[in-house]
Amino acid sequence: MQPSGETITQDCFDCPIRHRAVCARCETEELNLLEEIKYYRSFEAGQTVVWSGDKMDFVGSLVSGVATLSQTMEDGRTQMVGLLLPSDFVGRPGRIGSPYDVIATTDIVMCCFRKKPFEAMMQTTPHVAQRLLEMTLDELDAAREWMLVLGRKTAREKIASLLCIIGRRDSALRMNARSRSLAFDLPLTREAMADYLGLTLETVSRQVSALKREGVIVLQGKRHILVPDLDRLMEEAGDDSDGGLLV
Amino acid sequence: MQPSGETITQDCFDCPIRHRAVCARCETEELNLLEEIKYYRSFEAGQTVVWSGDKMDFVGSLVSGVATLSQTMEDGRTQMVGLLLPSDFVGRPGRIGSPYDVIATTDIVMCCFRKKPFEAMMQTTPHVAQRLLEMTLDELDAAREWMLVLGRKTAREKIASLLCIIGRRDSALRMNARSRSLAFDLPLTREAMADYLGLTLETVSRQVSALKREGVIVLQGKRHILVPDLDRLMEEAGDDSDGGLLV
DNA sequence: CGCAGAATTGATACATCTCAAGCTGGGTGG
DNA sequence: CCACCCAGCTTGAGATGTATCAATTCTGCG
Repeated sequence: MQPSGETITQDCFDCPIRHRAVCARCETEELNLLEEIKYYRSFEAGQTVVWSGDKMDFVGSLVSGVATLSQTMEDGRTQMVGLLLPSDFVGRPGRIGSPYDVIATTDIVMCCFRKKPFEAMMQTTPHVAQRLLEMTLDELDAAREWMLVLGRKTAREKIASLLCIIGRRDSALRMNARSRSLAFDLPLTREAMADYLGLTLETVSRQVSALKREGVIVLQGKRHILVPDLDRLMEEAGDDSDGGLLV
Repeated sequence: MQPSGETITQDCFDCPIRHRAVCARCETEELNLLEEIKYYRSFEAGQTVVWSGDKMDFVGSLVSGVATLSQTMEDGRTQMVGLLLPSDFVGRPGRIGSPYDVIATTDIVMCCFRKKPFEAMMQTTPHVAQRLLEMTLDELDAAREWMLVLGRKTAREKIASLLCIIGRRDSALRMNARSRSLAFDLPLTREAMADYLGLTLETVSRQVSALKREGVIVLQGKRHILVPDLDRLMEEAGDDSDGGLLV
């Protein structure tokens, strides 16, 4: 089943992810080249953007919404291996198919580049390749942090860690000053959270309830989270308080 | 405590990792540039190459031996997040410190590049940057595979998966024809295996014993592994039989 | 209103951890 | 050359955290 993405258009110069995506370092000249090979596609919440093993004839950036990368074993066990937020890159230059399912968890818009010409640009315009390397290294760091979560943290710490990660990325995206408190919408169902954390959805539900009961978080509806004290949450996540930022 | 690496020298042209490391794509000209900024260091089994948080004034390639990247929580829980085999790259251009401990698990030799000049080369010689991007993308894929192992596999599947990974990389390195059987040395202690897999060393020991008892593997001593039937082992690992190779 | 997907809650099962005791093999010093 | 030592490993018994199975209860929406 092919996803039925709709086509829309937009100018790179007032693109909301202009300064964070793979095109972040591009000059006017290079942006013009990108404009020629790009097209937009939208997907609805729940739609599969690419199936694991399928041919992918594009790479691209997530412009808005949230998507996930996940792997499924033959017996159905699923592990999320990537959480794609606006500005994140999808696909790998030089590779034919996707080893993962890419699924929209909210309505999303993607800025796609035709693969062949994009790969050609990788050779000729260093700014694209440089930025992609930088982003890939960041993703690798995030994956390694995630591995610590999966391998060594308790269910409660896992939930707290996930809330920290989403909250941090959300406030970075909106360029909020960092304050002690924090509020954001959870873009994931309990099941998706479970797939992120290597838990069952029941365990996720129980631990979220526990954090709520103890006042670490406040729920407004099922999905809107309010964190009155971010340090408290980070303590629950088992992280060092400094956040370990080394540039 | 600074590691007391000894200095040795070698010519790039008969370097054992010449065709797989970050320098793989370099021409003679570029290799000469690299030769100027490189130096070798050796570390003994058990030595810490870099401490988490410490300044790193080099990046480099692992020439021989095995090293690990790991993260430790305040209470001592440890998760390995990288297993470094010959030709793997250590360090991140543009970053001052290491967020991970780098530890030699066997005697190792590293080919180090002074960071500043290496970063300069990244800008000027596209072949280095291209190869590094390729290697980083491969590592990201490996990390994602590993996340599935950590999040969703049983202890027995974890052990089988680890044996597959080490066996596969070992035979790739020695360019063996792929046969049904396989033999290799485990470069990791039971504890290191536990840190890799998010288990305790006791559980590792029990599962290794179980696989041995059932004839999936044959142990010669504690560390030498013989896999009579690789397909059988991959079945135990819960992987698809094809190995999921998508280039 | 009433349905369906999402989430919560409860009771029980089970895999892995924890704590504890012993084993093994290679190196060392007497 | 042997006895000892010790890190690495194995094995056992019991504790515990999370999964599993099974009901309800929310919540948004046609």
